[in-house]
Amino acid sequence: MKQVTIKDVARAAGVSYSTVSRAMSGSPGISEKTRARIVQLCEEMNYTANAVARSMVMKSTKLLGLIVTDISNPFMSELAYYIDGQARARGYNIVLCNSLRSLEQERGLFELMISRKVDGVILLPAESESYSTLGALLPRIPTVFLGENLKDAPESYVAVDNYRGAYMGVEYLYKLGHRRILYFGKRRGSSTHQLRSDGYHAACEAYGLTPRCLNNTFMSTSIKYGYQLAQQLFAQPMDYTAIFAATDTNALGIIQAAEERGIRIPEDLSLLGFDNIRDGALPRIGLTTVEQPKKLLASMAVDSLLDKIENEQSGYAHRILTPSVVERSTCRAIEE
Amino acid sequence: MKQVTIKDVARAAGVSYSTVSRAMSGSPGISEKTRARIVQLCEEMNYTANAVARSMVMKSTKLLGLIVTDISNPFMSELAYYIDGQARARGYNIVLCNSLRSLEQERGLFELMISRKVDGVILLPAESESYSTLGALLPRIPTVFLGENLKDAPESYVAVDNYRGAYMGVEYLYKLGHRRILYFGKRRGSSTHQLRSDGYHAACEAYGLTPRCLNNTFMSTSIKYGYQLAQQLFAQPMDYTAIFAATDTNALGIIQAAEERGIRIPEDLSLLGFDNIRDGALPRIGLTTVEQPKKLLASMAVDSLLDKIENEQSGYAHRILTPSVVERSTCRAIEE
DNA sequence: TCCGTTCTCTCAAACGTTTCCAATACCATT
DNA sequence: AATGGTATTGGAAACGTTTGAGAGAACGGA
Repeated sequence: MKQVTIKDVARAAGVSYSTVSRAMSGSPGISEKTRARIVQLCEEMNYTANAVARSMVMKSTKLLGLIVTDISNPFMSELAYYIDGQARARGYNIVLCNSLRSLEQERGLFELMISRKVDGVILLPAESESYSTLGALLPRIPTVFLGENLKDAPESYVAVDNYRGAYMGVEYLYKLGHRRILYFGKRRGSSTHQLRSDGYHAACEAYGLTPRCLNNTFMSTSIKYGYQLAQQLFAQPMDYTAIFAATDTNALGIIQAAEERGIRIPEDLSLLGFDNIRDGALPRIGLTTVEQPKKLLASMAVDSLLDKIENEQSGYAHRILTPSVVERSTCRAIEE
Repeated sequence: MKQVTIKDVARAAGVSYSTVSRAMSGSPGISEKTRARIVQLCEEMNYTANAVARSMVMKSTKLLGLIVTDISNPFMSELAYYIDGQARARGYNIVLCNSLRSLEQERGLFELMISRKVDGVILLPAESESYSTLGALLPRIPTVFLGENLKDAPESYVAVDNYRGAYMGVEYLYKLGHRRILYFGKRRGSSTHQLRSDGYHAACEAYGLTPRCLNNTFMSTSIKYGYQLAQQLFAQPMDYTAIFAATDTNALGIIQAAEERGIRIPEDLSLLGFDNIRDGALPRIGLTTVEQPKKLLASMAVDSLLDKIENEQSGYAHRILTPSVVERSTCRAIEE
């Protein structure tokens, strides 16, 4: 495991180490003959430049921090997949961390990233509060928030238009004939969920529907939570024809509870999700949902961040993408 | 974004920078009084040591490379989740890459890791050939293979006993009364799949069953592939009562094809998977499967790697865990 | 008062690159 | 043969930290 350094190569080639450096990096001012000779020699000696030393002098690690709440969540792992692809295409690598949805952890990880001198960080925030928790740390490293709408905050973020997505969802159900639509699972402390809920209410108003909302203080986006909440819900008479779930994972929990109660989807109840996680496309599930364009989201986040880094802009940009409804088999047309 | 260095702090504190270093790192040979004063000052000045510079002199980055074929695959993202947890508990971070199941990419990434000077790498290999492709690179950095059985190869790996898992799977089905069990989806070029297939054959022999195997050259572990292959399969008469799928993702594809054909699972056909990916536990799916203990797998991989790194052992270790069957609802008892 | 000891702190080297600037070699032109 | 110009190479500083060796101060005992 002994490290072969540029000096070893220089000595073997009988040149100075600046020459070797030039040969490897493809900079001009070196004859083709020596370059070829040195490159050849490097291969023989198994020399690869030490990226740490390079980072030191270049003041750039070519590393991007990626802080997610939970990489095993399908929405995030899919995002991570695309982020890695885009980052690598542009010469960067990803250092990945899970914040476990804890603001404290998140802050710690953010500091860690600063001290590791990654060139920038992409953050899938634990909560909308993340923005304020991180406060003073933010100016110390280029950052883009991903997924969460930060409204007018002076920080870059890339997110889907959650308000509009929810609006479109209601619209979609309305056109199928639904007039009594229950919104399921508004989560506190998340601007994403606030906006979705707002969009739902706005659409209801626009279409003359009376909104009905299943709020809850300690909402979580897990399948389990959706299941538990749905159990309670189904214990009461069903005075709605469709449920609009705040997230796909919640919707999955609803499916399970419905299954157990003998409520058939979509025959007895239409169900619409939000996110379009991959699991929703699974056989036997076929969840109709509002899609977040994950590949686009990911590559815009990377591009946005690299812009900031490479052009040393200190400004910020808000990029908001338009969602769309993807139809599968959990919603059906009805006549009331 | 201007970097605060140790010199700035030293100047402000009126001490040399070695003193600051010692104060921060908690080394002895410094009075409590000055230490407290300096630590305080560091906070005020927002000083955090530059990890790159530290890596340079310490000859350790406290970074672990994690090369997976596809982080969006639920099996791998779950593994990654646990790996990050364990690594961070021991003071390391993860740099994540997707090899896209290409040996060439994988090799490139491995070289990248070497040049990045990560302290070690955990590799979920693209193929069992990975071991030989990487060949000369392997001695240059501590590595542990995860998931794939490398038999007697002189390299560390952590994997489940795939042979035994498959054997147990057959045993399980046998005890439910199944006598005609089809093995679905043996993949070439993967020792994991070879072993599973071997285990299946051995168990058939032991229980006096005639093995029936759906081999195929260009097998992929995706849902889509399982679906396509199952479509072909179901076009022919069904002369088996259970399918043992090589992976859960394949099983998911089978479910979809069965659904479309009107084949009910488990009433008409029992289905057993392998891996216990999280999706299998979803409502309406409830896949019975052979479980790989992912959390354990992950933490053993990390521990094994760190052992190697921190004790500078050049040896290798093979750790093989025992799988178990997790029962859900895709298999049922029959009488033939 | 002086010396030895202990405690605290400073100095400087080292880690492996990149790059600016200076120096040399080479070539063609006069 | 001398000169000028250009193409190539070498030297050295710089990046920010850790750490071993050594310097200086404080202190107690003789």
